[in-house]
Amino acid sequence: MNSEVSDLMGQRRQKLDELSSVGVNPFKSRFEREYRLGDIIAKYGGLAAGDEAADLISTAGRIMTIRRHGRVSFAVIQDRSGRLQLYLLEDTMGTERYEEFLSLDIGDIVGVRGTAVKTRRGELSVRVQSFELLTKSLRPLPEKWHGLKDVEIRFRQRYADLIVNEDARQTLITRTHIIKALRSYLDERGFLEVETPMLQPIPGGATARPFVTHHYALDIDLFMRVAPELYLKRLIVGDMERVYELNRNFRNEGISVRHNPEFTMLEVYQAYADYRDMMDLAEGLIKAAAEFARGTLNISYQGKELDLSSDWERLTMIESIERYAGLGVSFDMTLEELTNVADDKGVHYEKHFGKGRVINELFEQLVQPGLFQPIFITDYPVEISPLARKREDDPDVTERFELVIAGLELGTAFSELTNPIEQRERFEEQMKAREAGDEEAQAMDEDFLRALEYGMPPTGGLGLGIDRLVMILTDNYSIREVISFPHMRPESRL
RNA sequence: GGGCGAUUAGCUCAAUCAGGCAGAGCAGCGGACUCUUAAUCCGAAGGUUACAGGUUCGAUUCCUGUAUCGCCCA
Repeated sequence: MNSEVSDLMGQRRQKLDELSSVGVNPFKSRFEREYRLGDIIAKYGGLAAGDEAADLISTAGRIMTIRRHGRVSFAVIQDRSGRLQLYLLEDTMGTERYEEFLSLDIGDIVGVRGTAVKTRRGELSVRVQSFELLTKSLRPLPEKWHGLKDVEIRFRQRYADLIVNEDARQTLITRTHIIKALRSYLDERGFLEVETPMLQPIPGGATARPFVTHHYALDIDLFMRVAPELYLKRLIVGDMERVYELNRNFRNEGISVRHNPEFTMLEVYQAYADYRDMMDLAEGLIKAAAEFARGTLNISYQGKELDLSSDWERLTMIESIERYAGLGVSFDMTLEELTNVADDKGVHYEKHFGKGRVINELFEQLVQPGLFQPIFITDYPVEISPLARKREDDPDVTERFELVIAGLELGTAFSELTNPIEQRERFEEQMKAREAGDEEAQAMDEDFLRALEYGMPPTGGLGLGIDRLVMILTDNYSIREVISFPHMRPESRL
């Protein structure tokens, strides 16, 4: 900590000491707040300029600005509901109390009592009769006009970001609205919200590298879940019929504008449904969230108009490659023919990839980034879908889709594979892939197979990435903006 | 993991191209001001130029390394 911060903080510490020395507690336990600032604006906003309401009201907030004009002053305080001006008159407050208020600092939290007035200039205010310092702020806030822009400080000190950047606060508020809308939509349709293990002995349900931790009493390694899928399907076997879980997954991968090591996922499972039902469900969920959180289905994302209102397009992966990349590929081609196409287009793939994964890479690298309006990409290769049911008329692909909006992979869903014998074969293929060098291939899960052997009803399953959905609905480019405390390297000194 | 860029006062930014006393606004401090709202006016203050080295008479500026952050790629 350098001397200047200490100097600014030192001045505040000195004020704190002075208050303490005269018996004032600068960190109060409670204040009877009758009105939030937004309530005052709603109730008294209609006052005519120069008018004053008769009733004495109380409110509270954080001081954002103070403007002194001799024996009359103005301050602005904020709470979650908004900002409001305080009108401070020496004649009203008495000289001593007036000067006390003006010795407060920006960032201090005060409770005030007074009357609602509209100034001659038409600004709704509270004419303060009395006030209490509720919390002394010891650290200077970022600048009032330019705010806090340094992204590193914004995310390391998110509290400061949230105080001064209205947009940051609004994004997190909208996030809670979106999540609330999703829950309501599912609850209304008979889905039960459930919780399944985050610490798993076998990490399954997605192809991703897990975090490893250790349980000392049992002396076993446990894995932070990469997905709840296999446990939720066990609940479907247990005749729970309609379940969802809206919670965190953990993947030990890089950090980027689209990836955070822990992220929030909604997974939904519905018995007696298939992937087509999941398309309707995904579309309904997202439309409901947009309607609730934004009030419209026509929004702007990164400067482009996104229309969520129409019926969303559905296209197979092979068709999408033909339409958007102009390439005619199929599973009838040999692996060599497919890799030649990939080489020709500069698409990266790994040596151990089979036909399905090469086709998937063609899609992900050549097609997906250009898809802006909502679209369901169907018929995913079996090779990358070890938990999904094969199409009966085309065993190379599965009854699966991925939902792409604004070029972002927002979710996936499939008709769940319920045949335990075939599921075992799929796991065995995964284990072969692992031996061939694919570190992300999924592990055999004998207990999950045992569950399937009891019999799972035909089931549709859906997963939606909530952080990315919030990004789209709040027009944010980076996933960090929609996460309250995104991961960063630890600070070297503090 | 690789490439490119950034780091200067509490905050937002200049000065770096071409090496020559490190500046402003806001915030803070002192003063004036009874309807301001990025209030205004006067005054004084505030710096390990991320860190560690190197080149140089002289480095915020050039070079090397490190740290953190950002963007792109894998």
